[in-house]
Amino acid sequence: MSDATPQPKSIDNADKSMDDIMSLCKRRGFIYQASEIYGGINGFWDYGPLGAQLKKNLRDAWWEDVIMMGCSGATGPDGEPVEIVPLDTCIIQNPKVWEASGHIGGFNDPMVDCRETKSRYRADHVQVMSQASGEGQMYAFIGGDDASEAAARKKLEKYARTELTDDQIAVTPLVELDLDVYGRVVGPDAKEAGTLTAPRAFNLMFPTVVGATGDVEDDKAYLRPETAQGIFIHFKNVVDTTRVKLPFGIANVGKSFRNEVTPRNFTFRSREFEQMECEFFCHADDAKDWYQFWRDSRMAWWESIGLAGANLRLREHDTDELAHYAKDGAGTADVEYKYPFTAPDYGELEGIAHRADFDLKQHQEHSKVKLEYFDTTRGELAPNGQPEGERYLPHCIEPAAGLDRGVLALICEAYTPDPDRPSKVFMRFHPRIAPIKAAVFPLVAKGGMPEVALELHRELRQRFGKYGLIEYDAKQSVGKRYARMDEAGCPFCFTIDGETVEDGPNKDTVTVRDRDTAEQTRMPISQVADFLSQKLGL
RNA sequence: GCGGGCGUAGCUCAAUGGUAGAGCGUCAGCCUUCCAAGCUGAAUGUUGUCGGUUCGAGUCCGAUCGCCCGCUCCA
Repeated sequence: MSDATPQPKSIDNADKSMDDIMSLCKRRGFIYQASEIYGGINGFWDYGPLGAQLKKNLRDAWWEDVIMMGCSGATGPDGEPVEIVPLDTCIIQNPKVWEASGHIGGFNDPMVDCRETKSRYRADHVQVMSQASGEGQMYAFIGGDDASEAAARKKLEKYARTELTDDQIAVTPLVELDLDVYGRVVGPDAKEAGTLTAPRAFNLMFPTVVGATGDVEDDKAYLRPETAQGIFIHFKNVVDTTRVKLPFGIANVGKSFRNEVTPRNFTFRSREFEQMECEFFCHADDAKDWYQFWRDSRMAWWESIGLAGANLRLREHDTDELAHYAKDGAGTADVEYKYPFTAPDYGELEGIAHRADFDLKQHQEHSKVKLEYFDTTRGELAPNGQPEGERYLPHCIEPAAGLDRGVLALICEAYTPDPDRPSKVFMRFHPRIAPIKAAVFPLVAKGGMPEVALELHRELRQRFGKYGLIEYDAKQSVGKRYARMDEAGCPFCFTIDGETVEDGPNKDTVTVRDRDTAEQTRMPISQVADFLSQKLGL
């Protein structure tokens, strides 16, 4: 990682226009609307040349740091290096996987709409108050909301024309009422009865059909809504075949799909998106320490690639917003970014969840396959001095990052308006993730300069081309070329000028122009590659 | 899914119901020795799509698709 490039101060994203950012993304080929020439398709976005490379750089950085370097070479809370192994699992799995994980059964929350007030409620949150007899009008309210409940009681008493004791009142969950009673129910915020719709289920999983016969019911399968389950169901395989020992992690990068109720906010809530997930397994006694470790490590990692300052924060979930799998865990935290469209609020970038043994337990029950780990380092000491060992289901800490959300955050963070420069805006990508690593220009397209520039371009491309684009540009004026590179976020431009090719004190030197400061310095052409290597952190 | 706003060239936007335009960008040429300089020229549009009203629709009406905002939701 480069420590040579000073990280300029982060600009508050509340001052950036998302429309302008989206416009630049299109103009410079970062992000296009999917299927654009056919009118687009709601919730899908494609990456243009610069976006594709930017996304790859972020994915590679995660893969290298989290997996290959074991959390950037950190020492875990156990004092040992962190061990992570990669995995690459299918988007389509046996549908039973999603029954076990809970994605098919309990998590498509049914919703009810109120035709009168246009409000929408989670059906399982709505309670219905009636007279104990169950006769007459009934009044819905939001369970747990005292004001809403008091209002319902007041309305019911007015309807009954008398004060009612608790015994004279019945409260029933809406979902347990017969549909033919709905006509007598007054919505929580409504005046008339019968305005609530029947509860409607939202299944967020994409159904698909496996097999050429296309039998929708018999051969129904799903595109995965998260990569995590592919990891859990291979936990035993990885333990049995790779000599890993607890604690260790398994990581998977790949596409996931969710039929979001409302795709919104550019690529933030896409229906097809890419996740970078790690399931880190450890003994239950150590889970809390590992949870803290991953929380802090992941926050530091995002800072290391250019997200920093007030636009980034780490937030612990309140207990009442914990997901189904995290109820028994030590907690859930989100790394959140202040996107321009959420500002002054923040939106999720990565979640770090203590899932306890929820998933392994579920898969063990549903598959009838023992997924326990035999830990030879634990248990009572046997007479021979060796631990007897302990058999248990490991607990799991899950740092799960959204790759597309990461790209979006990097773009928003990099976007830097600057009225003083010709481009009026530049993209201040961290050199490590910048899609264009360097550009080489002849100051003017004559006098032997293009030849020297092309030679330098060849050299740099050969050495750095695998990390990103190395551009050559001789068109128009050098000012335009600098401006173009500013908008694309290229950190360094090398220019061959008259002094490079003429005899004199500066023969064989070039100027390097720094994107962030627009300052130029002169260096021998022979040192350019090493300079770039150091700046890119290679 | 509901409500509101919007949809014209790559981008930003004009065009009273009457011939679809400008700026910027892009490309070509000239010029140019360090920040979108200048000159000349060029390409790019079924005005998101479909239908209707009209002698005539970018403009009015309807539907549809997409984007933005609010509500709602978010494993």
